[in-house]
Amino acid sequence: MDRMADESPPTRLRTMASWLMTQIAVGADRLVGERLATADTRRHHYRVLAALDEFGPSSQAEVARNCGVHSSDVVAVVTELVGKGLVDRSPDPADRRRNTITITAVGVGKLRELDALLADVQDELLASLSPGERDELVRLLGRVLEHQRRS
Amino acid sequence: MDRMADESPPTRLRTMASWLMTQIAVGADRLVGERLATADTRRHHYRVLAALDEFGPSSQAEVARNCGVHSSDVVAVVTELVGKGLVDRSPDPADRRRNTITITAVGVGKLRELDALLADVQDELLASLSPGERDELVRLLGRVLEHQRRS
DNA sequence: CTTATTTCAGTGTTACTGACATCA
DNA sequence: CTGATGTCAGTATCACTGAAATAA
Repeated sequence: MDRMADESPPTRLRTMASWLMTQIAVGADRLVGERLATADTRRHHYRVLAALDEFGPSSQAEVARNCGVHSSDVVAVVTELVGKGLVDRSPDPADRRRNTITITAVGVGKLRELDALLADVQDELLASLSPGERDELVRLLGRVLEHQRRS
Repeated sequence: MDRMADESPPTRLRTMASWLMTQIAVGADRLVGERLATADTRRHHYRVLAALDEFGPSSQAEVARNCGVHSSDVVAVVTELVGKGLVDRSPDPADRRRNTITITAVGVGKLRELDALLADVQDELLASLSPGERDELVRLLGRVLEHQRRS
């Protein structure tokens, strides 16, 4: 039994930013998914609620742009949120192609609950970093993401 | 038409480390996947080759542990790599349950090619950061991943 | 005519689960 | 018996593609 290096990926991967971020993202996604599941919610639901809370009533296409969920997936997510009474979907009288999606009071309450839940997740995720390092990490990641969006 | 904030996710997401990393990972994964595809390779192939190069001949279970690819997926990946002549699979005479996987000379050459290709990807990914910032980011991500692995 | 929106059906990748046979 | 290994079949999630209907 050579059982060496159980937790040591190859050196070239350990210093490769894309690999580090993918690995962390996998773990973070799992953690986020588990926590949201305890509140009977999935990632997409949170994103849509957050976009509606911040940008106000929007068409589904706007929701898609505002939260990064693919527009063909917004359909099903909104349908589910409507079923839970967290958002309203009503036809836009000014443009009959569109639906206007609005977050309900219940939806806002749910969003606050999820905010708290996800704040805990961030704390766990970044537990090994000092507050200053966390800010620095978020700052650097923000720059990387911004650059990525422009490419 | 409210078409505001086309590229501006909700504030709470913009400063949430888990969201930032997920978003970047999605883009990085796509870029890595595209580049590897130009060399007729997928992520898993690279990971397995890198693990074999660094840790030497290994059983499939060891490969799985060393590169983070699920052991039930290693089977197919190794089969494909064998088909391309990049690795050898031979039964371990000392333990007849096991196969010993060894990277071939051709496999090492392919790995060098992929290393160069992925180095380019990292440069593009982190183009907006200075060398010092890149090191800092990798350092912080390494700490986060290490903590995640211990949880 | 072209473009935007909504909707649906389906795809490809990744990570994973469960089951099973083999063997130490 | 137990535990590790290799194998296979199948699942869940996500981002996405393509196409169609409707309407600006």
